[in-house]
Amino acid sequence: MDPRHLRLVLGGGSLVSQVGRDLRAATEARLASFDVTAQQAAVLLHAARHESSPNQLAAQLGTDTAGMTRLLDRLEAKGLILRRPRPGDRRSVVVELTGEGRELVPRLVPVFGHIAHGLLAGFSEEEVEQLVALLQRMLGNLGGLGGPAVANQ
Amino acid sequence: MDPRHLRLVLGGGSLVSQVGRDLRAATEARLASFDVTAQQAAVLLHAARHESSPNQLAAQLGTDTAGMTRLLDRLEAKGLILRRPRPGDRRSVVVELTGEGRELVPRLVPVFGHIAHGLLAGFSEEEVEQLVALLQRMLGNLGGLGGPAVANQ
DNA sequence: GGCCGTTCACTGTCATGACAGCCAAATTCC
DNA sequence: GGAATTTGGCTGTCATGACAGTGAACGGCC
Repeated sequence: MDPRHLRLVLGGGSLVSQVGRDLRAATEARLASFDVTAQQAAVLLHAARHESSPNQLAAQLGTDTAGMTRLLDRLEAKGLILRRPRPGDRRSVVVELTGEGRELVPRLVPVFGHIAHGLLAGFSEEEVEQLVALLQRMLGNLGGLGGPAVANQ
Repeated sequence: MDPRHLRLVLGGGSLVSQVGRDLRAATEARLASFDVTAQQAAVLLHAARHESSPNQLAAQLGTDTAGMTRLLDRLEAKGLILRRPRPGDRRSVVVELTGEGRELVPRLVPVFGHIAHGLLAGFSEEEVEQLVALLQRMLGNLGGLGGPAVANQ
């Protein structure tokens, strides 16, 4: 096995995971003064744009509804969001920003812009496109890898 | 802000994080029958190649010594590794594979090979090189982003 | 010889993610 | 109409990561 390929998959030390972790760390450093984490900020941005259910937010954020429940718990404890019953479906809730939450959003947006700018410093438009395309192809490849897990031996 | 760039940085839903998570999930699915996680398997592979300290392993795996302490705790509980005192430095320990651990390693290696192969299915050598180069450039860019966090307002 | 800053592994705490399992409400199907 | 299935959010549990703080041990430096 080509060691360059191994570097791409070896657990949490893999190149992709590393970039993901450092990206999160850089974002949190910038968000620290607002007392929200990167995930929490992302939820606020999504929820501010569309009235959303925990289900939809979880899909957008790449987690499951269980994780979203606790994330929303923390945001609710901070007074940034609240859960309203959804008219027409008593199982579901609507995530709504409080006044404080709505005030915070416009201050979070430029942070993500800044991070994106810094992350892609020195990248041409073409390179960004290549990168996104390569990442999406890997994502597609991974779709078919999780399930079977047969013929291991 | 270009929405394509935002997709790259928006919290845990970012493209990079998503690939990292799915990669880990696919690896764990393949490793499930061995009763180790992706991180644990990666530690075993590293420790099998070089006699290592928790410190060195943490650096390789992209975590800190605190996380490594618990990871090693779990591997030790499974009987796959043990901690020996390091001759010449009573603060430090040497991570050593048990017989069971050493038997497991050769069965783990092909799993990572399989995952790497699946992840990069349809990628040319050139594309892999591009990908690695782009990821490393992002990693370099992130290095200068975390610290200051000034001029936020 | 001994003080002092550094290093090392470890513990405590918090935020994510993943999975399984639960209960209630909605939907399907007969 | 009513049973069976599905859906939606929630709780319990485990594995990571990140950070701060601790105590023992090392090393340099006076």
